[in-house]
Amino acid sequence: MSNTVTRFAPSPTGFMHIGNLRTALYSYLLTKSQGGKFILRIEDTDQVRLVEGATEVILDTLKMTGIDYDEGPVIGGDHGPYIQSERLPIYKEYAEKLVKGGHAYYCFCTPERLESLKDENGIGGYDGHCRGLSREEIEKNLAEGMPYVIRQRMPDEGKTSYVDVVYGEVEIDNSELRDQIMIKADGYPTYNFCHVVDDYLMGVTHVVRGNEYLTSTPKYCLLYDAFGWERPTYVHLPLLMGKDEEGKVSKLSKRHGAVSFQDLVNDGYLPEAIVNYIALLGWCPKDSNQEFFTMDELKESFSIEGLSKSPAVFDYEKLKWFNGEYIKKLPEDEYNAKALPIVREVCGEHINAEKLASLLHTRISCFSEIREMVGFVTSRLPMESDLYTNKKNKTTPEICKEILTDCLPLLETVESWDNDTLFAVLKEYAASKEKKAGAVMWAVRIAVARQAVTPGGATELMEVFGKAESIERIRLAIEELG
RNA sequence: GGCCCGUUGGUCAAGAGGUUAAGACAUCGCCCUUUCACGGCGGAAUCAUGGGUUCAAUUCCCGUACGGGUCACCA
Repeated sequence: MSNTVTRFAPSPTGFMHIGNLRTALYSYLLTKSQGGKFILRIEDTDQVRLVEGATEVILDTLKMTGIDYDEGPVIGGDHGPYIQSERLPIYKEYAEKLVKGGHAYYCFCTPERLESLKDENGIGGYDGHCRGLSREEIEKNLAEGMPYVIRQRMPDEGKTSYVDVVYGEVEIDNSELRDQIMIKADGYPTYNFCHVVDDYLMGVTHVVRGNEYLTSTPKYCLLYDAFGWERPTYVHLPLLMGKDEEGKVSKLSKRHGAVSFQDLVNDGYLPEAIVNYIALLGWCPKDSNQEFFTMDELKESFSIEGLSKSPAVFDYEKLKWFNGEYIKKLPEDEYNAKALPIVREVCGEHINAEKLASLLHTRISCFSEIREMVGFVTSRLPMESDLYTNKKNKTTPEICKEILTDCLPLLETVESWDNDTLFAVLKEYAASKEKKAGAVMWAVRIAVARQAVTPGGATELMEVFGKAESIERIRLAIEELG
């Protein structure tokens, strides 16, 4: 049992972004690979961006992906509460400590004044206007009920540096650091302040988060220093990127497609496949080329050394491939539980749904593909006679017509309408006429399916359709061939 | 714009001062086959760039370019 403690601290502002999920996963794996503890904390200090139900989405996602936490909302723990809006007095108390120690101060500047400090690009931070306020001025303002914030006082000179586990030493001039707000006018703390307090109070040893915090981390280090607390180990992760139609790469967002875990699940991706894929986006096992990982195997193999520094582009094609592999590995009953309802819904009751679903098992890479793949079952598509022409099997519409005309009476006499019997009948016919089996199958398959690409061969499809429908479709095809 | 970070095939990536620079997805070709898929085999394709250091650099150092992040009473 190690002393490692990590946490995942999302904001309930909407859906679970896939990049966010990856951060949670790495944070979880880092600690679990060492037998440590994992904490979930909800950072809901922005009352404006708060979205109702978002916390449930977070909880559901973690549950579905198998990322279980040792402490957090609902289940509790020794360091609760785990929702920041329930910890307001704590932040106030610690902020006051810093004010007393001279590391923070009250600021009465209006939002308007702050706005005026910005340049034409909206860039420009606070100028330290209220740094020198006297005790009396502060008391007076407070007594008058003036709104105020509490700011962290940054050093005027020098540098602050820390060592990130992934990126190495990061050093920033203190002159780059603004006196950031710790407590907002509404009494809520900002992320910049409260995450430090919480991480310390909750005993977090490794802070795992996105690379967007790389340059603001010195401020947090200064906070730890001001309190006299030991700084945690920082693990910043490279960002997840997306590629648009023009091939331009940027931070993964909606315009790149489905980006939330829920979207992906709704599109028919399996949570296991999603986890497996994103685990490999920015991390690679040492001394191994292993690609398929269960969560337990990930816990086993994960190590910080395998983390990448450079951003990774999210590739839907590869996710699809992973998903297809996971679908293939699904036991029959689990597969059917997902596939059968869709097949039944699209095709109705008059066809052999079990058979059709089973044909699809090795042919889909995503459950959402089923719909379009079985469309030909419900509606008889317009026939294009070109389909009868196949070079490899040497078929033409004329040859196919002959084959179909010959086969129709043979098929009508078939009693047990199953794949093996049908296949035997057609094969025997082919042999008797000295035709290639492929040619016969081609003709029948096209006649029955009325499309080029089908999820199964001729006789398999006939089994799915059943005798009546199959015969009828073949008749129709002969008619159409004139 | 200041500061910080990054750059191995189209994508994910391993790698290391001397290698024929792994593997996977995608792609192309062939084989198998009852179409497709599966499976098997094979091909094409990569070290951003300029300087150093070195017997030797894609690997180490510096600059350049490009990409990204950050400079909020958002996290």
